[in-house]
Amino acid sequence: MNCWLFKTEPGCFSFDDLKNRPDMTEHWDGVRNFQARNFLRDTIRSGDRVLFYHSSIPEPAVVGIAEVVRGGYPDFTALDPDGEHFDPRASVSEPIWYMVDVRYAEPLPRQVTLEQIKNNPLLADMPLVKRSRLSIQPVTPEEWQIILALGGIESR
DNA sequence: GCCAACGTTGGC
DNA sequence: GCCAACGTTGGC
Repeated sequence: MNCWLFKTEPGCFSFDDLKNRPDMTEHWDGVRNFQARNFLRDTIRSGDRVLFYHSSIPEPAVVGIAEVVRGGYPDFTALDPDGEHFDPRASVSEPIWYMVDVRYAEPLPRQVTLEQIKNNPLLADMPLVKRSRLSIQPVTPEEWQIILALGGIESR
């Protein structure tokens, strides 16, 4: 079981939006970055756990936990010429882009802000701190425990 | 809204 | 394969 951090702008799709989905489940589609694509395609599997991060807001923060319920498979939104994620280079046989499905798990009793994460030396190696633009990031078990503890969840 | 960081594209 | 131009992300 691996741990990840997924970023989203809450104005576009928020943790509450995920909670309000049928089955609390949604496709994580539209990722158009090769490094993030490689994680989606090759590494992220059903059962993996996800820190749900809200970006591009006054106080960016991890707000909750989600679970991967389907591992990487072709992102069909790249094939829809009317969709905003269309990529003319993609095809059924060469999908290029991949997505996973995630399900709402639980909110953090206290959100963990980017400021808190930056101020914690034990979290200094997180891509969130070093390469903030990557939208799908691996999280180590140690980082996972620390962030959950900061968020008010003791151990799991 | 600004701008730094950085990923992508395309000419050569 | 280099690198300049360009576009996007995301913190501030």
